[in-house]
Amino acid sequence: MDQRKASNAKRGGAPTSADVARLAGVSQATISLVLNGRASKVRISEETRKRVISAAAQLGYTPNHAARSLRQRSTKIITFVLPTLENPYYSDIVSAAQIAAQQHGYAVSVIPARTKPGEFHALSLLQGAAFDGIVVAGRENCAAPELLQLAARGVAVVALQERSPDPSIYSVSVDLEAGGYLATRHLIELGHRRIAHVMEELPRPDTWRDRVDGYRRALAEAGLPLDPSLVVITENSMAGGCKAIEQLLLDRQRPTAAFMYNDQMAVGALHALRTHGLRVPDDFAVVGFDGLAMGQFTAPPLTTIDHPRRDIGRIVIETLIGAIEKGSLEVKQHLLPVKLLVRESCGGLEAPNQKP
Amino acid sequence: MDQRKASNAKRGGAPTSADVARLAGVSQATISLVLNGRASKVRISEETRKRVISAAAQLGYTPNHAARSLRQRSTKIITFVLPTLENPYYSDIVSAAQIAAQQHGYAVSVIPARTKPGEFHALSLLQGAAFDGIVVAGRENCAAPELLQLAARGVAVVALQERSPDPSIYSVSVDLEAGGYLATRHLIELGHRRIAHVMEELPRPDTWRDRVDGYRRALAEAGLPLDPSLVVITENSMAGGCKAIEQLLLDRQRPTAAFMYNDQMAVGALHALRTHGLRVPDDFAVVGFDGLAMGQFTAPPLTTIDHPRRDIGRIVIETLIGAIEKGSLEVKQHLLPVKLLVRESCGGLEAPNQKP
DNA sequence: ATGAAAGCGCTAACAA
DNA sequence: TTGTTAGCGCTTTCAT
Repeated sequence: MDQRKASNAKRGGAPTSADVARLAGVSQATISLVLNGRASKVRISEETRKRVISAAAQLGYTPNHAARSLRQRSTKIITFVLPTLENPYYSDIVSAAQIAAQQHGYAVSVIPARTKPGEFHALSLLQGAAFDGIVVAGRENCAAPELLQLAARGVAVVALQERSPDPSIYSVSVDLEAGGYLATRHLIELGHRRIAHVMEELPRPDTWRDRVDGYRRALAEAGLPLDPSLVVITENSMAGGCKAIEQLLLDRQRPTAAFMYNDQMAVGALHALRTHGLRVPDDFAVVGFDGLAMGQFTAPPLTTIDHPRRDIGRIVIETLIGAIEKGSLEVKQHLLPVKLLVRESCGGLEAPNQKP
Repeated sequence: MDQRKASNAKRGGAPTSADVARLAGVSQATISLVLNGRASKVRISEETRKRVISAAAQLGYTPNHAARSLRQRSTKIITFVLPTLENPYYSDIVSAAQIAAQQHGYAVSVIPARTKPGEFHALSLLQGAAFDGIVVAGRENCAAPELLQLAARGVAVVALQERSPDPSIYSVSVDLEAGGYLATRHLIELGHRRIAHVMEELPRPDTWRDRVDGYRRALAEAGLPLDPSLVVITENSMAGGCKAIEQLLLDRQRPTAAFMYNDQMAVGALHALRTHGLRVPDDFAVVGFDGLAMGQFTAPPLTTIDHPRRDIGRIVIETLIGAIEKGSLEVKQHLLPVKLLVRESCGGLEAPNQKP
């Protein structure tokens, strides 16, 4: 009776490396060596190698993730902590990240966590070292103090669109200020003088330049006054954009254009304008922000500020893996450029009224 | 020198239960008992309990996920394997699932995996027992043969919108056939006679009743012929919907209405119609499928078939956790009802032309 | 070229 | 009431 332990596979669970070892007539160590590709470089005869491979295949063996992670102190998983899956904005970022991560042997997952201030959802997982790296998006999530602690413990963390005061948290962002400037300047060039900006509530106005700062800069540059009643704060959703525009239309001195915080809000804006009988762009112009695919199919198609989302995804992963494997990186902050994507919601396509 | 091992915390990693034990002057086992709430019921004096709690807090201790999973043979994570994050369809499902899961002590994650036939992305994670339960969506993903193997190894798996031939895979679906019927009958009641159906390519036509079967039934019930040239297959995206409609408009015997596979395609359809100068619903009616929030903001707002997405999320989790904890469940298949959501893309709101 | 053995951090019997 | 001990499944020296 040499069979000291019952085969795990027999017990209904997944086969273990011990099961494979038994079947192949070798030791567990050999299984590990062969299956991790260290066989050729180090030692292990071709014959045993084949025997191991075939035994593993026969049992359908896959290494247990928890055991491997425990032993190697690394899970080879990078996770995105996203505020919502409702906005397809992150879709391309995550796809690009997945492709990049895969090339380095990492998997990527997503944890939806709409953090209310003070609570951070999937926290125990993050703190429990279930991931080698994490990408945090959303203002509330990025502001969570726990991130610092995570970084201190050696988890690589990058914040999307948020610059952390602490250098242990990397950041990959898009130049929001430039985007706001581009959008607003576009409207000014098209002859608009009363331009509204509809935005989400921003908790910390001085920390970080956002769209609204570019909006101000463009206005100032053109010698236009900044009318506070033209800057409206609303909930970040299509419905929010819709409500904000309705409010603006009530004004006795209506604006003739609006620069919206993002494409979702812009869709709401378009809807509100349509509902109130205003033609876009003839009666009112709208610029979005993000460059979602959806913008091609709105009525009319949306002029917007396009983000290099695939680049964001790729750079996030390169940063994270660099940090995980090298420990620390030179460049902590990435700032990516945006560009104006002219479609039809502002006019200016056929008869452009460009700056000289 | 009693300090046999260096504290892990000192080494820059996360503190371990041994670190907490040392600080509190108790054994590791006590830490485990206290922190898992077994202290009160079982034993452990109030005084040690407090000491442990405070030591843990002081170090910022969180149990290592890999170690705990390895020991308990359970990760307490349920993951969704989704084909894409582009379609916000899954957003509500995942949110509802997360809430339900949390009540049972499980976390939920998402793995984006657009499986091409023959390859299954995050497979090694799934097979490596990194998750206690998995929810698979998307035709290709659900068709992966590896799912059976997973189920055989004791991972609970539910397929969304796909019935597996194997009873070890649970399913939670929406009544697509009824949806197709409702959508088509609505158009018929509104007086349409030539009604198109734009759909995604369906690999296995006989396995499972889909929208197109309901479309056929409604047509047959009304004594209308099924014209094969009115059923067009296209890519599942806004652009696909757009192209399909353009193709239909070329027909010498144009349809006057289209039932679209989902809301995303319907958005593309609306765009194509607008581009070609057709008014919706006066010249052409459109029905969508899914009930996305976006449908409220299209031009015109989209009449669609609404899915009980939050119920889906909740039931998926109840099924999964039932399966994980009880082993096996009575009811393997859930079929949820849909309902017609009348907005404006078919007319029929002011002057309804209802069936008697 | 391969095996034996230790140990990652945790929990659960079993002792004391 | 608390400590000791034995693994969970894997990788990795170190022997052989």
